[in-house]
Amino acid sequence: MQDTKEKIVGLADQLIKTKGFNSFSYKDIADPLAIRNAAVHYYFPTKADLGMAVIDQEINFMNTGIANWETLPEDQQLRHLIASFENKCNRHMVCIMGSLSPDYNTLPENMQARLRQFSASVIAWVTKCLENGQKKGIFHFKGTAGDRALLIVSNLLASLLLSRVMGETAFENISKQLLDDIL
Amino acid sequence: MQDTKEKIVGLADQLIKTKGFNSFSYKDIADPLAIRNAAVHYYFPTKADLGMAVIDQEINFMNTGIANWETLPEDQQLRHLIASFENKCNRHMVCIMGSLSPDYNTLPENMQARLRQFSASVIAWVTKCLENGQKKGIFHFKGTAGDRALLIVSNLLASLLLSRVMGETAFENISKQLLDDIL
DNA sequence: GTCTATATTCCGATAGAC
DNA sequence: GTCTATCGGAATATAGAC
Repeated sequence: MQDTKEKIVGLADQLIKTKGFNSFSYKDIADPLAIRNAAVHYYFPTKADLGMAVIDQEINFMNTGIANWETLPEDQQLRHLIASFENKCNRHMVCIMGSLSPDYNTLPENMQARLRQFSASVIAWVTKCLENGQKKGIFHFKGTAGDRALLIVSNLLASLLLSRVMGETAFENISKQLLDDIL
Repeated sequence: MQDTKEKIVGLADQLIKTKGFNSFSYKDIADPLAIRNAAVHYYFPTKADLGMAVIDQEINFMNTGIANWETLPEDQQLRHLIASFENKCNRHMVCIMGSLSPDYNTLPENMQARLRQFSASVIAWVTKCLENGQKKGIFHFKGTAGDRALLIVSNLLASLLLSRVMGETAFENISKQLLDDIL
């Protein structure tokens, strides 16, 4: 099957979000797919290659989601973003930023750059969403939209981490306050 | 020297915050201290033993800090907490919760339990601080003190992670808003 | 209390057959 | 496109000398 490659990326994505990039091995991918570790190396010669493919897939997912919400009111767009984090929370996953950023110093240079790009684009999208919503009178907040976007993204990221340790109610409490503070 | 043990814990603490628990090795500790990896095993038979010692040290540090601020006004206490995170940010470190929570599923059971204990006590302290400050009219916020404490801790935690990827201005922006929102 | 030496296991990665 | 087989290295950990 040609989509073995896609299955590998999908599995690696899951493993990064559940165990962390440095804590999973090619064996963790080969075994569930019933292939050999050499087969994984055929598609992704180095682990960094696999890591890059995962981040690229995340960027695509994000862009696809964003495109689907484009025509909605800004508060609905933001709710969709929060829902995508809630979905991760329910499956006991953290987001790619929450998983890779603690290991940032140990990542190869190309993965670091791609992760920076991903983070910047997420924050840029939230910033734009807040700006547009503010103009329409949907959102109300002090300070710049960029600063507030940083606050929202950092909260969503951290609430997944805290939920893992403290239980899922942590996510609900935090995400609810985030919206209440600006609506 | 007897304080070799303390040096090992201190170095392990640094390594967890810069590289992550699963991404450092006994060699990373033995080399800088100019001892053999077997010497590290003498003090800490397993890596989990070392990890437990690090979390215990963090709990002690936190308790010591808290005790020193006890007599200060609550806003000053909170500023001290934020300053301790800022100090980590300047040294390009994340906090122990930010570092260990993404790897939570890979940690031995005893480390998981100790980490839960640490997180719960930090949040409990912030909750109490907010409650007392609210009674005195120092803090003003909607919702319960517990929910607000969760929001503040998650922000401090995540701002260190984001700072690593996006630059240190991320921390300043976020911590400033945190205080502005409740003063 | 620290060492040498080594056991064991696992990892990422490569060569070459099919 | 996937396999077998294997390499070289690094990791955690242990046994036993000093």
